[in-house]
Amino acid sequence: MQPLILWFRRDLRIDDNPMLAAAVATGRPLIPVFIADDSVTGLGAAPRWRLVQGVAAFGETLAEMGTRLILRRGAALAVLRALIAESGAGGVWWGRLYDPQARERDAAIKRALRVAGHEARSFPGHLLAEPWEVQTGQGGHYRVYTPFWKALSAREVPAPSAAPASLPAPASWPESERLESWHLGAAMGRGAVVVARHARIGEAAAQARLERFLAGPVWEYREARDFPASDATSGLSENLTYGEIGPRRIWARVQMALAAAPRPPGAEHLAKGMACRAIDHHLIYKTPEILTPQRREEWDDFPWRGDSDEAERWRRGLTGEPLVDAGMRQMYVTGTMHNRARMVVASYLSKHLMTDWRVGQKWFAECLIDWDPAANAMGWQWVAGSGPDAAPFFRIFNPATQAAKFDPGMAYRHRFIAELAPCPCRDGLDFFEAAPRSWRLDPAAPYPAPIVDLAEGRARALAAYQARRR
DNA sequence: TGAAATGTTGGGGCG
DNA sequence: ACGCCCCAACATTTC
Repeated sequence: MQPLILWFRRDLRIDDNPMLAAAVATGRPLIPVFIADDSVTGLGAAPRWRLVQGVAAFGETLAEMGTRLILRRGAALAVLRALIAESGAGGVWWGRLYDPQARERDAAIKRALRVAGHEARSFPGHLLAEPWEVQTGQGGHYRVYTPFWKALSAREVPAPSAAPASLPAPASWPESERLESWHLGAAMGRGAVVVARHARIGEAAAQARLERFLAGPVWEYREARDFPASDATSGLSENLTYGEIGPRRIWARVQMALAAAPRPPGAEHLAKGMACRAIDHHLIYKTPEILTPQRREEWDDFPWRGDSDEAERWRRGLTGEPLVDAGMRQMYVTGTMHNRARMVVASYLSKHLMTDWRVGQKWFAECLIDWDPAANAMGWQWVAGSGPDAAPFFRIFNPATQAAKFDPGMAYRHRFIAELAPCPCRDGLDFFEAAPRSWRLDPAAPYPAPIVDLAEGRARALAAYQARRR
């Protein structure tokens, strides 16, 4: 029997992996592969570093099962052709991705392999449902969350497959490169050590995280999830990004929780969060132009600002607006940011600083270890007011009001802004540890005054919005 | 998943 | 007892 190449990308797991389950069922020898192509080397510093950690963990998991993860660097098609030639494999299987770049690459690879007489198959598994499976009554796709949620919950989400106990190995293994030789984490600089303390890497860690959430935080998730100082969120976005846990496994586990008595009130909200992730990916699939500037024709005459000194202050957590700076520093120190803070910092950049959301998106792509093009494009456009299902432009978050409402005890601000804390904690000081020396930060320096007056910034944004409408 | 301005209501102090 | 004013609390409108 000819071996089969399993090309792993964003599905670094053995549980709930439809491609892997189907491959094991064939009984053919399997050659698991990870390829560092442009889509990997082109990632921002933090997500690239995090992906490498995930690949290393997945390689260990496979090694424990008595098999291997073959590592190669180069253009994906060329690498796959070389592997087929070296191993005599009959074809390549992979799990689907839905952003335009990945689709274009994968479609070309599928064509090229098939023309050459090789098998090329793609599988679901990254989403709760495929984009073409959830349709409106008219046969179109949903643009707005609420009707999508109704349609999705009415569907039967496929049951997750169990992790295979072992993988049939080929008679001989192709050569593998060494992960360390790629140096893909180098750009993280001093931040790597700091962020590493917060990351939860690999499939086992992801499952432990889900169980921890369902054992405790899910009971107060509904009330506490809006408070960035509380530890009430699942933290699973990081693992979902790299496929270290499958959405169908989470869905099944949530259904179990919902069927239990007493029923944890937060379980449905976790399910809603999963649906949110699904519609983001579906929209990117159905309308990839959302990701391109042309989408915003109607905003072309809006006086968006490009990059600026103020935007740089925003990136460095030095706007003088404590909740904004706390969010930006949390991202730099932990690689993630609480969702409430994401909305506040995004609103501040695009409204108070009137800056094009792509400036912010670019920095998020650099810093977030749960960086995901679909979720971030939708999130930024929701805040900026463009895109489908967007918040109206005049919905402007006031960072001070938001802080009073959602961080009343100042615990979040004190945790991440050492200058403001009565007794600076490690996370707050770590920001100074992780930041580049070229920023010349000093924890002993006084906390900066606000770079814009909140009332003035709001008025300026509203005035520009009014002018545009005329 | 907003905030601020404006409108309405009702209780209490006071002459 | 009554009208008046003030103001907080809540509701509605507007951006």
